[in-house]
Amino acid sequence: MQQLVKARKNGATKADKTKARLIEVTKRLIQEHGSDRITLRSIAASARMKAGSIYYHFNSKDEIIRTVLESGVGGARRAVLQAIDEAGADSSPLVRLRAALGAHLEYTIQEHFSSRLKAVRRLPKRLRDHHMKQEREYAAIFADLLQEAHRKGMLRSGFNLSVVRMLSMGALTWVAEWYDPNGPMTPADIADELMRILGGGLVRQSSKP
Amino acid sequence: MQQLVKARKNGATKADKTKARLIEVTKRLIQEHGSDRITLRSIAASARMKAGSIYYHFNSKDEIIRTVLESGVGGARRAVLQAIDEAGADSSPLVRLRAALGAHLEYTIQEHFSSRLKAVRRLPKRLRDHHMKQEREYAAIFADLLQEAHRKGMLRSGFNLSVVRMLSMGALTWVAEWYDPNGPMTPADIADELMRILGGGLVRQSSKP
DNA sequence: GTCTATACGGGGATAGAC
DNA sequence: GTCTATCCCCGTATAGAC
Repeated sequence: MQQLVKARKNGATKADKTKARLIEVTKRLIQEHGSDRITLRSIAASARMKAGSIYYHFNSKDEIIRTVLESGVGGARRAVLQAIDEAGADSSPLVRLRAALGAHLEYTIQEHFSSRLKAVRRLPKRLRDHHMKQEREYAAIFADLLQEAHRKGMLRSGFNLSVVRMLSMGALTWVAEWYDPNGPMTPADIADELMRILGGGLVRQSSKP
Repeated sequence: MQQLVKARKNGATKADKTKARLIEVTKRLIQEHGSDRITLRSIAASARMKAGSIYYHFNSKDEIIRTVLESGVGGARRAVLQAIDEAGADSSPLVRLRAALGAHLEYTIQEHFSSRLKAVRRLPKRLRDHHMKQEREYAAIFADLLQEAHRKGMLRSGFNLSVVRMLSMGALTWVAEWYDPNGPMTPADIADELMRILGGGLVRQSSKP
């Protein structure tokens, strides 16, 4: 696109590396300050260049943000799939669900994922649609696990699994808003607590109103 | 402050009414577009005046936003307390909790409460502290209900009630991000689903891994 | 009380030198 | 590839007329 002749050293041009660095620092800035508030000037400063130079690598600020958001959803997806994988394909769907929710929470806290999810909604709609598709695919991972548990007769009846999924993921997504890294709870503790609620329930049977 | 002589008609000066109108439209704009994105110009336009005129009534944009946020948290608190009240002081704490969570959800969806909660974090810290205090008081309503249920032996042991509360409220707060007013679920349905999860639990006992 | 006009700053984006 | 310089728009806020 930009350079017709690429003088490659081990496959990456200087432009490639700079572009990667820009994505890297933008990602970091989003994590630190939330996805608003970042300016081209601040991105440039972090990458030790000037704002105007960015336009050699990207056509607009939106394009940078979009790229970063994309790698964000992709990263969450990879992390969750890996966690599921590590749980073992033949393990109970509930075990895999615990692993998936844990990875989601971990990623959410670590990467300020919720700001990104919200940021997506503010994008121009053509871009937004693409992200919503990614998000739906992401959500499908969890939906499938719930479905599998349901098919195997492991769930009580009478639940709307879509709603259960969205409530569960919402609970975890919101954790980033109150989580204190210096507090006593680890992300794993919190995911466990959620699974304890889902499995077994909080209220003693004899006390149900 | 502004008018030393107030020509009152039934206790409200013209300035009072205009100020109230400004608060009203700002509130509406926040609901519709989220608490960023609003500009003094847009507020002024909605109130059928010009941006400069606002400064007769408020000293800064921050002051307007703060006022609205305050009425927001106050409104949620009132709605929740009223719902608890209607459930009856002698009803089960779980019934009151259901009522409180339902009111919280209703308010969250209706008033884009989550944007406000996030907006608070962006305020200058003196204002923010005040709001955090309000938020803690709000959270205490729910914490107290859980505590009461616990004291009465209605809850299973082994739960961290703080975490349970934050997960539950987080789940509901996040609902606004996916809720579709045209979909089949009402806010009451969603609150019921959450209570079904809390009370009883999703997973059949025999299926626990 | 509300207006018009304007100052001031910040952010995205572009042009052209190097 | 990156720089400097600059444009343009938009947002908050102020001054002073009406």
